[in-house]
Amino acid sequence: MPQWQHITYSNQITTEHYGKQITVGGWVQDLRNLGGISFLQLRDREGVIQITSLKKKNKELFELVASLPRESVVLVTGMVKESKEARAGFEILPDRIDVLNRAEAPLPLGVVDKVGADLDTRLNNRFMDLRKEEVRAVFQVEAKAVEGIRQFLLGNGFVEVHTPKIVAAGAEGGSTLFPIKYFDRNAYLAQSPQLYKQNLMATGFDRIFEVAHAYRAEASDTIRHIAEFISLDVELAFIESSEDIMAVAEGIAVAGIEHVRAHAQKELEILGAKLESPSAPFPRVKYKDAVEIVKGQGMRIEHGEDLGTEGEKALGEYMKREKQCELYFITEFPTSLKRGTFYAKRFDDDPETTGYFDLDYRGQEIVSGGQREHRYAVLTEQMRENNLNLESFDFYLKGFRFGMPPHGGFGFGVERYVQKMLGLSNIREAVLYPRDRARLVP
RNA sequence: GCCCCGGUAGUGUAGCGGUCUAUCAUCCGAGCCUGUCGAGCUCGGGACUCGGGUCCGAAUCCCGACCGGGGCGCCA
Repeated sequence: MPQWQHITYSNQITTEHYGKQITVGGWVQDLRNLGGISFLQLRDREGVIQITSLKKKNKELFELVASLPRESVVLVTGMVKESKEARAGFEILPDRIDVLNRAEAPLPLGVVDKVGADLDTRLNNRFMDLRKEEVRAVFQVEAKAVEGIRQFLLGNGFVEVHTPKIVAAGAEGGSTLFPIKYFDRNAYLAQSPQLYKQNLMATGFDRIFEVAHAYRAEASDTIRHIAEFISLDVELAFIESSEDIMAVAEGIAVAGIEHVRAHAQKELEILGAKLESPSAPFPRVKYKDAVEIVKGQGMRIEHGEDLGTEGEKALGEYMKREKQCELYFITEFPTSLKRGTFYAKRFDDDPETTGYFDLDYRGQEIVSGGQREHRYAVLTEQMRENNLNLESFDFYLKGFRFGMPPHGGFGFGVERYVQKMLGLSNIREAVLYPRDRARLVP
C-alpha cells in the first residue's frame, strides 16, 4: 500500500486501534516540552492528535521532537494508547518520526497564536491561514451548499453547461469588462453568461445551469464586491412569468441551506453559525411596497429610485423584525430601473414595469433575474433604446429569429450567499484567493 | 470614482512634540520542569512604511507617494 493510503486520519482512530501501531501524518501545531515528557499536537485534515514522548523511553526521539519548529510536516508511527489526560481520549506513543519538511521560523502568520491577524495579512499568507479549521470550514460549507444546489437542479431536469469566459461582447455596459488580448484581436473576460444561456434556450436545452467565475471590472471597494466571483446561473424555457423563475431561485436557496444543515453540522459549529431552515415560499415584496417600507423606516427615497444599500439594509431589518424572514423577493422592478437590462421583459399591459426581481438575504442582494423578452422585434427595440450596436450582438439575436421559446433565469452569487449564511464580515472571507481592485496575488 | 479613517518587532497593539536607548501580548532563542492542552518560571531577541518639510528637538505636527480598513455609488 502506498504511504499516503497507509496514513490514518485523526478522526478514523477508534477504540479498535488502542494498543496497536498506526501511522499518522500532518503538521506540528504545537509543542510542549516539560523536561522529561513532551506533548506534540499534530494536526491533520480532520483534527488534532497528541503525540506523547518520554525522555527516559527514547532520548534520541525525544530530542528530535523537541527540536521541531511549529508547522513542520511529520509522519509519526507509534502505538495508540488510551489516555484520560489527552483531549481525544487517546494519544500516540511514537516509535518512529519521519520529518518530511522542517518549517522555517518565524511563521509569517501564526496558526494557533493567541493574537489575531488582519484579513490582509491572512490573505497574503492564505496557505497558512487555511490551516485554521475555522477558515477551512467556510469552504467546506460552500462546497456543501453548491452540492445541495446541484442536486436540486439535477433532480429537476436541469443540465449543467459551460459557456465561454473569453467573449467578444458583454451583456451589460462595456465599462465593467476586463479587456484581454486574444491572439491578434481584442476580447473580454465574461461578466456574465447571460447571452450564452439565453442562446441555449433556442437549442432544446430548455433547462440549464452553470457554476462558473464571472469577471467584473467595477471600481467597487466594498465588503461585498470582488472582481472574480462564482456566478451560479440558471435559465429555463416554456415559462409563463417571472414567478416560475422565482420558484426555482427559492428552491435553490432552500436546497443549499438544507444541505449545509444536514452535511456540514460540524463546520457550522466551528464557525458558531446558527442556520435555521428557511420557510418557503419566501415573501414577495413588490418594489413599490418596498419603497413604502423603506420610507416607513425613516429614510428618504422616492418611487423610481433605487433602494440603495441603506434602503436594502433597512428592508432586511424590517423583514426580519416584522416577518421573521431572512430571505425574501423584491419584485416588479420598474422599467426605469431596468432599462440597462435590455433583455428584461416588460409587462404587456404595463410597459413601465418589469417582472424582474431580486432575492435578498439579510438585507443583501444575492440573486437577480426574471423573465426575458423573447420576441425579436421587441428585444431589438429595447436594445436600440440603449443605443446598442445590434451588429455586435448578431450571434445572440439570431437565436431569437428561428424559434425562441419564452424563457427566463437568474444569476445567483455563491460567495454572497455563503457570506450571509455564515455572517462573514467580508466577502473575501468566502473566497480562497480573492481578486479585487487591489489584489492580484496570491 | 467620491468621502472618512489608519500604517509602530514575524503577528496584534500602546504611545500622538523632549521623560521613547518605544508599552504590552503573542512569537522566536537559551535554560528549568514527567501530564501539558491560553502550561508555568528565569534570561535573552526583535519594530516607528517611504520621501520632503516645520522645529533647538519628530514615532508624534504638515505635504506628497505607496499600502491598508470602512462607508457611498454600482452590483452577484
